[in-house]
Amino acid sequence: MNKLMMIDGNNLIYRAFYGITAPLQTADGRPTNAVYGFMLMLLRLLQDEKPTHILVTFDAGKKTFRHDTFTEYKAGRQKTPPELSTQFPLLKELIEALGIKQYELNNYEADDIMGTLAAQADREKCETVIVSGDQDVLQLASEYVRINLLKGKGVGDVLPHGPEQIMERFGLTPAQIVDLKGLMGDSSDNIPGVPGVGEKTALKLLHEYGTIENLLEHTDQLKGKQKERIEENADSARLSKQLATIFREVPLPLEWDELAYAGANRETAEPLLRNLQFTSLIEKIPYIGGEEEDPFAEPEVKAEDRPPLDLRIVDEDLLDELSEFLPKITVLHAETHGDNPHHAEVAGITLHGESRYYYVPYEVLRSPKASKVLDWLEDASAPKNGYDLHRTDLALHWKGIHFAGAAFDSQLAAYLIDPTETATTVSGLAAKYELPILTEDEVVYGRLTKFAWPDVEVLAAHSARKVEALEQIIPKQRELMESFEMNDLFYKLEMPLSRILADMEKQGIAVNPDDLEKLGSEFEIEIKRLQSEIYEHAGTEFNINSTRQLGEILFDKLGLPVKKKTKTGYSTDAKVLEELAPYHAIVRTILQYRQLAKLQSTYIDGLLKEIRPETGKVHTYYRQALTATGRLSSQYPNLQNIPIRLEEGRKIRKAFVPSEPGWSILAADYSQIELRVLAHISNDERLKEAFLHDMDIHTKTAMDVFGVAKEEVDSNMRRSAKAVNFGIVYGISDYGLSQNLGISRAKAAEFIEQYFAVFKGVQQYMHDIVEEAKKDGYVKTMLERRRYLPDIHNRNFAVRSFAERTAMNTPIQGTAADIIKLAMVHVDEVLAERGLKSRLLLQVHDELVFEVPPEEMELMKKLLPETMEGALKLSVPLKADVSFGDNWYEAK
DNA sequence: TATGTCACG
DNA sequence: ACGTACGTGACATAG
Repeated sequence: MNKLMMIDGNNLIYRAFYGITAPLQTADGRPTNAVYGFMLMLLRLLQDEKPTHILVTFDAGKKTFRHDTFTEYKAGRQKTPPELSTQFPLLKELIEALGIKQYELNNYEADDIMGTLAAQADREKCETVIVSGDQDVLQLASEYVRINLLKGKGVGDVLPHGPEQIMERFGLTPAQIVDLKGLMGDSSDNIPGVPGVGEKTALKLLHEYGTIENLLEHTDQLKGKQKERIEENADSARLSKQLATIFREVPLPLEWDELAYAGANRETAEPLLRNLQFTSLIEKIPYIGGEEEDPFAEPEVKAEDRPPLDLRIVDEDLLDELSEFLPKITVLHAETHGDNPHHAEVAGITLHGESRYYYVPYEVLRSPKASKVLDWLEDASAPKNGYDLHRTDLALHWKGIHFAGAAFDSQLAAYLIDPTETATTVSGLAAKYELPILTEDEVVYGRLTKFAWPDVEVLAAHSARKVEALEQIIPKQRELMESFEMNDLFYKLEMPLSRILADMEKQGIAVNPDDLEKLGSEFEIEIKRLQSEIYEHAGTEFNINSTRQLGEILFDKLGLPVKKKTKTGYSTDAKVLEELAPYHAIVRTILQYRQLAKLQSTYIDGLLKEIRPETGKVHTYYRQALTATGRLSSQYPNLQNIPIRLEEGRKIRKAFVPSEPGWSILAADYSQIELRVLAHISNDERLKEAFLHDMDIHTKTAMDVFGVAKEEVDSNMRRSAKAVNFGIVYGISDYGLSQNLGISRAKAAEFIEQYFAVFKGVQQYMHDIVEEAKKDGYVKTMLERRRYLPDIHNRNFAVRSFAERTAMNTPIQGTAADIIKLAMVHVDEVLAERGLKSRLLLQVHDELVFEVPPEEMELMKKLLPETMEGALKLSVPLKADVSFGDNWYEAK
């Protein structure tokens, strides 16, 4: 049985280029990310589809016959970035070496070639699969021709589309796809369609009229604006349909046998793959004369198949030998279990130096003869490389084992190289850097409930393989960070910070359970009361916490107007309930109930559960390698979202107290740090001036935007200005601002226009940063932290817009994160230099919380603002305010 | 496990 | 026309 696979080469290489953001390159520095992504996709397709014949088609040249009918066709397209165009020849060479036929023909596009062959295949009843990310090709689907449409971004999965799936998704036959395009147009090909008609409208019309021609004959049945538009653009619709129609009679000199696929020639493919630094792919490629049965079976090199390591499982007798060897140890990796490192189990640690690996089971580490190893572990002058040493430190801490000397943390390096990278395990990194495949932890340990440590030999071998990989990964990461000019960020900021965070987490913050319980019982009474009031209004008892049941009561039973729907039913969020409040008294009661229920479950009960009996404190865990912007995040419990905005919730903060009698809680927070950062980055004169004079920034914004004197700024104007300032920081959009202020979109757009008219530097920044993101593929913070934005080129407006706002926001939010992290490192130094007892306990994005003994209070009130304000020199001053009290509530 | 909701900067 | 404000984590419900 024959099976033909056709691939739209241009489409796939573009997708791969924007999907694979890793900075892959050949030894001589030519980028290869797109070729690599293409290969990943191709290998997957070969495995899944097992075709007997393959053709990769490319677009040839600039002009096609379509330009004869419509000169504007594909006009306005961005030029192919040079980093991509250099990859075309590489890809073509590689495809050839893999024994795969490729073809391009002047005057025609890849689609037309595929369409012609698909028509032929259809006539001959030959099973065919077409791979592309372009919806246009759906018109080629038939009984024998299936379209594998690339899903989402990057080179991930494909979605098979036969005629049935197309009917299901659009309610159209494949032939109607061109009518759909004709009406909708296609901005990326510059096909006009009918203005004002998008997918929704087009589908509705086609469901009724079938084709564009039939629709145009019956425009008398339409009405209003729509009728006008369609009649006016009838020619455009006909032309657009014509342009979208794939030509299926291209004169092709191809013979069927030329497309036959039998695998790659190892002699030609292997050197090429080496040259491209795709060593990990060498064994995954099907070769001519490979195994008869299944050329795709087990192509990977399993860790177990490679030469064994010099691995010694340490028992008490071997501890002396290990103790001697300690000065040569460079890499350390602990095998731990559990998400919360404060409660993690430790099975053992692997130590590696030169070519030797020692695995020390935890019990052996407890032996009295292990004291030299313990000394080494806590020796800050004995440098240790590893992966997630922060976690190791905490896990060992609760076992009474001290850890110090983290020198290079590969997880943090990976985070700086690409903070959005999802490969957040050693095995993920090994794959990323094309090292031999590692067995996943999950395979060795089992999953959540099925978790079990394996035999020590198995675990030790697994752990040692990870360490072996780390030894190879770390130099690559060093090189990358060097070339990204991130050495300071890594060695002087993130590495020192990780030790500081661990100290804060071990220290914990004292929480008084009595305070919480007392507050909790007050909430309890009120919740009960609100609950019965709600039941009374509803005339029945139900689960108020269930959005489904609540929706039924509000909208079906009480008949309140539906304002918004969710995927699964009625929306009942706070915004909706606010709008419904005037209709029925039950709504306000529900809002109050929700507020208190949240406080009770998350902050009273939730927090009580997190108090460690050993210390009477809560010990949060800061994730240092998680957020896309460089901020920290806090878990188990999250101490970065303790209520403050509403008084009821704010009372929770009274339970956060000093851990020593007589001490105080002191909070120091940056004032308007993000807008100050914006003033600096954008170099906007007005904004800078406002901060140089330390004015109330929202009032000042109102004065400038509305053109009034300070005395004339009313509370409403200030509120609007504040919302605009927030919007600016988030990456402004008129829609977002209109939602926030509850005004029309037009009005919001007007505000933004007025704002930009005054703050010209900010407007310029917003423009420039998006251009920079398009050019480089990433944006940076002041300290060279990066964030890649592959979606900045996406053809989908919503997706692209999101990336644009991210480009605007990330340098601002990220630089603010850089600054407070710097401040933390400086504060830590100052406290140590002066031998102060005050302790840093918490970080809440722009705020640091300390506990301070009375005799240090005056000094701290002076030192902290100084240190924080001096963390980074900007063209506007930074400002930090301090406050203190007997608990966190009072420190406001 | 996914979804909705809501707490924070 | 499209459809969002940026960044997080925890809890309850429901399948």
